[in-house]
Amino acid sequence: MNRLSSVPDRVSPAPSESALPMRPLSESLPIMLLRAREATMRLFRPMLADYDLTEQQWRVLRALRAATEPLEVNELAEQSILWTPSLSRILAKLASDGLITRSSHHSDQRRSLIALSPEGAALVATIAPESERRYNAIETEYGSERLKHLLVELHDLAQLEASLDDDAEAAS
Amino acid sequence: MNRLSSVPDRVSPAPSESALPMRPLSESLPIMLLRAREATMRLFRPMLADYDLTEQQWRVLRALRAATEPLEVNELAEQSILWTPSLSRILAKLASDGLITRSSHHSDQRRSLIALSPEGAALVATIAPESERRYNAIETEYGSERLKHLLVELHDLAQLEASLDDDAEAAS
DNA sequence: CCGATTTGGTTAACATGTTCACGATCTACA
DNA sequence: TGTAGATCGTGAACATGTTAACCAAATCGG
Repeated sequence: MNRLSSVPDRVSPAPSESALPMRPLSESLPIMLLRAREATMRLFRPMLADYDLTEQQWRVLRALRAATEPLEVNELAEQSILWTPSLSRILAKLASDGLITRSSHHSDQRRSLIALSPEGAALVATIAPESERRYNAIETEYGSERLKHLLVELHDLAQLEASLDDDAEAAS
Repeated sequence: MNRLSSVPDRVSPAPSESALPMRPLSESLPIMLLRAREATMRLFRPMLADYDLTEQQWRVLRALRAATEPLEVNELAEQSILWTPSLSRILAKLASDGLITRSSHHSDQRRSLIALSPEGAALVATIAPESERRYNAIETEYGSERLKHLLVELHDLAQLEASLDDDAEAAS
């Protein structure tokens, strides 16, 4: 169970000076993902603030716009990367702001279907061009091909963990 | 309150084939960064829950462990990727839990210096090996060289935006 | 030496992250 | 066909994200 003593870490050249194995923050994937995301979001936040939208509200609106049909709350949560309790609150706000509409499923009374209202669609249409403009600035600066490759890597990373986390739980 | 009687399909106007320019979510860098991060964090969350730590508290403890000297709140915020108001609350909690200690700067009474307490250091030492074990699982599954390359790309991305966001503000 | 400005850190207020639990369905199946 | 169990969405509770306001201490300009 406990084989932590005297394990010479061959991977990275030792943290500070101590013997404890601990990856420096700059080599931690979750941390670097967060740092990179924080850096990119700095570009979009001022734009969203102009329209009184949060990042998350904007993700929801974009997911709804990309859909060809009204989405169930579950699907919407998956696509906008939100926990359903968070989404629940966000939908309440967006509905009271008149940006979305809710309808109910024909055969299942538990489900509700979410769609953009005309106002919501108009708002997305207004913001989209500016969003793309800022995105293109990143693309230009970072490199188009490089960015494309990075997206593929991130996609794979997101897929890969689904199997791993079962393993981890089983191993504990 | 009331239910929509008959719901025509075209509540939301613009399907994905429309002329509006809008990148699909799977090609959005901030979103894919978030998705990838979410996937990796799924592996660590159960571990942190076992020790009653949040992601953020863990980042703070790790940053303090990596430091050779007590850190100012500003520095600590930068390294643990937290806004100072969030960090302020977190430090209050960590202090009341006895995991950190605060001292004050000699020449500047505004600054306070943060360090791990012996209990905090012991906790980090306990968790670190398990954390590394889980990290290695990712490394193995995803590929060591591939991961190394990804970290470099993320590092560059995080650097690059610092100049861009000034441009964006100037352009607005 | 003093007032204006800047800086370090906290508080406030609102929105979201995250886990747990609940209530209302819906489904399986004995 | 009734009921245990699964599913969908939401409410509650606490921690953090995020912006703005604020206080106190430090620095700048005159």
